[in-house]
Amino acid sequence: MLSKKCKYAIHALVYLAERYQQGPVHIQDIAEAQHIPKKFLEAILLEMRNAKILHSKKGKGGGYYLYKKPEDVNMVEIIRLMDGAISLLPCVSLNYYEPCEECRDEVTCGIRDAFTGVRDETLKLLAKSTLAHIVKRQRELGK
Amino acid sequence: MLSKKCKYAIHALVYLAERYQQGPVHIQDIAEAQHIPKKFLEAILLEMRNAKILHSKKGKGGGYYLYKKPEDVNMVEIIRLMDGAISLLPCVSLNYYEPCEECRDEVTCGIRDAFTGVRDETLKLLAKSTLAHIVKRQRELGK
DNA sequence: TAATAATCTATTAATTTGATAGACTTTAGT
DNA sequence: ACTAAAGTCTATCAAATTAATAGATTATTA
Repeated sequence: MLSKKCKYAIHALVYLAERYQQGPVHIQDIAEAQHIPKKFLEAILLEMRNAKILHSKKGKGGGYYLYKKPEDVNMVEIIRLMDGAISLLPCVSLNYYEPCEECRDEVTCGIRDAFTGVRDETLKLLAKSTLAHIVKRQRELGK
Repeated sequence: MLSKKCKYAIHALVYLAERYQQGPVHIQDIAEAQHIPKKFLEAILLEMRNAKILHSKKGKGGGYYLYKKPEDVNMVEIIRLMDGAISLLPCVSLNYYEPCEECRDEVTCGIRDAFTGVRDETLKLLAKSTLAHIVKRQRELGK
């Protein structure tokens, strides 16, 4: 399951993607519209800013806006940033690999197979899911 | 990521599957072989016993053993039992469905799509991964 | 009936997640 | 220059979940 933090991040990004190239948006506005605790959202947005997904402008008339293009931000990137590994087991993770304490021998471990497959399929599907797709889909559905 | 509890469960089950139809195995043996805290393992095994995956025998010469056939126990069942939902979002979960607090309208939510796909693929792959498969694979790999 | 091994109830420790408070910095407009 | 607006930084705290432990109880077999 994704953490609340991650879900907040996705919702905030979709909100910003809907307003792409329309100038900075206040944290306050995003927080209210998406029902996210403002202070918590601050930390989340800051993290995405440090990851170069967002940019911000301080002072009056400031706020946050998408730095990357909506078609270049996908779910894999966001989930990794917020929650860490996509894989279900650390020993099959590409970005957060850790050897399993339990398994003496990774090579002869019969468990990893299925989870490697799951990882690959998940990555494939989530990588295709970009902010552009999500916004497009919501517009089609007449939001 | 799977919890430690779930990983312990999988390892214990594989251990029992390797000894299918060879009589009861002591908790102690499993705990030592798989490096699982015994008391913690007790709770895990009990839960799987209540779910009719395992049976147990009390008293001298007692222990735990697989009740279901190794080919009938797959990763989906175990993960759901130990950790709950397979899905990444509660609103796309088949067995642990909950409406998203954030989403006002599920029908027009553009986010769910990708996660529904991930859920389906994950279920498909994990359902194919049975104890029988895992044991077979480990034997092939010469464990 | 004694030893063995699972079961049950309760508690505790550790970690992670979610949320908040307040001082500080930058910027725009007057 | 001053002031209000809005993001930034540091620190902490609360809640929830996960992991682990302790001890008494029950059932079984030899």
